[in-house]
Amino acid sequence: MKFIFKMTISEENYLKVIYHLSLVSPKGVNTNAIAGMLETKASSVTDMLKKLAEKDVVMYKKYQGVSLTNNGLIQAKKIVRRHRLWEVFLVEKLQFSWDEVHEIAEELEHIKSEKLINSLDAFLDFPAFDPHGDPIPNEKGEMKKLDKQLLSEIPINTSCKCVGVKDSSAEFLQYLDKQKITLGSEIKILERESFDELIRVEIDNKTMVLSNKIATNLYVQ
Amino acid sequence: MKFIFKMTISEENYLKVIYHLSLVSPKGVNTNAIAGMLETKASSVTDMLKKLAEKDVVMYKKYQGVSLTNNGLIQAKKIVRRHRLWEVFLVEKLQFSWDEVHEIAEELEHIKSEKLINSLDAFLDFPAFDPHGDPIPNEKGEMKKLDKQLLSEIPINTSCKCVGVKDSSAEFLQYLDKQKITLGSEIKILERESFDELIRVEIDNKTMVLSNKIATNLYVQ
DNA sequence: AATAAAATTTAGACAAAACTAAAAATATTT
DNA sequence: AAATATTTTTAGTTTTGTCTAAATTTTATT
Repeated sequence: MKFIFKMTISEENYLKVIYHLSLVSPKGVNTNAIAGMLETKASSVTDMLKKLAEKDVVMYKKYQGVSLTNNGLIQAKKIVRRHRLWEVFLVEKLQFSWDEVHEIAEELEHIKSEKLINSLDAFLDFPAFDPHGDPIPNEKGEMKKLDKQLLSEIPINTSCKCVGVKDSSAEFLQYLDKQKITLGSEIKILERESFDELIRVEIDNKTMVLSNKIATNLYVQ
Repeated sequence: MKFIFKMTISEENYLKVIYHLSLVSPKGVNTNAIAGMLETKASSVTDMLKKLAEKDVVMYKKYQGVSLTNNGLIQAKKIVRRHRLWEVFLVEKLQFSWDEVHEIAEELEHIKSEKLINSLDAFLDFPAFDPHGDPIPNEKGEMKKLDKQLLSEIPINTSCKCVGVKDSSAEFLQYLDKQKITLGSEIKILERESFDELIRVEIDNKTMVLSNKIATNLYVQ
């Protein structure tokens, strides 16, 4: 039996950020990286890491970076689950656009009733992905993994389907909206210009030109 | 143009409690009453009242109690609106029972996006009352007022309809559930026993006996 | 009206979570 | 390997919201 301490909002935010950073650097997350994500100072991060280590949600060795314990991983996934389910709710039920949901979900994700979140999950019909194509952990913490690739890695003359975004900032999402690119859009690479890295594509039967910046932030399958 | 300061969760909780207490004692709310509702100490309340006065949401004179400014009233009503709309959501959409929603709504009420709350309002079809029969302020802060009475004030042989509860504690609500009394139940007073204050009633065509404690906490019309 | 009781406020302290500035450890260059 | 740069931690403050205990004001009682 594991002791599950009650987490403050601040602690949950750290846990979530450590979780996201762990996916990129699984051998240990840097203090500075965490500070960057949370827009706080490294010294504040150090303080919090000690506290989280006390609570047994992270493994922390001075100067050696930090990683989640099993306990911490479970809790982090719950936060991610809540965040993404609320995003689905906002888009599907309240007609928000995909660029508006992140900030609000950042608040909603800290409401901790298990019954609330499982009922919401059922109400939404157990979605496997959020509005940006990111997987939603189920009640047990399991999530579907798409073997998606970046659009920039797709060879010429191949067709693929947009399944997610890497950058989910409002600016990027709004830009995609303007270009009429959404999850599910069919994309065919027509031509790749090695000089300036622009690519000519056909999206939902309309040809257009995309920058490398777009192509390296769109996941396709 | 009024300065609207951003409220912390704690400040919002004070504001909400002062609002509820003002409805009962409009000439000024006591420090101790606030402390009681918030399960905190009177000295903490004094500290907070000073801060709220600074922010121009309450009128506070030492030793004289406190009342909401117009500005404070607007903000308090927004919190109440959010609380009650979320309660409707939980009951109508997520199948919660009316005794389970209060605690969760206490958390949800602090999520401040105007767009969120107005979209939720529309999604729920602009409900005028929450699951306990309490009125929900609309976007402008207006609310419908039922001229309800307590069941204990209804004369013999009169028929009325249950429209709300005064006590909305889980225990009371669960007791009502057990007695199959809900909002909308038709109640006819058959007999009133002055000795022990029990009343015999017919509720939805079933006769039963209710205690005074029930009768003084049920609103009817 | 004086005294007792109750309510309220002040003063001083604490914990959480942040900060700044300085010190220490690690990593990178030369 | 020494010197330098970068990263991380420590030490000491600050702010918010709470607390206890003492002092003060108001209200109630004799």
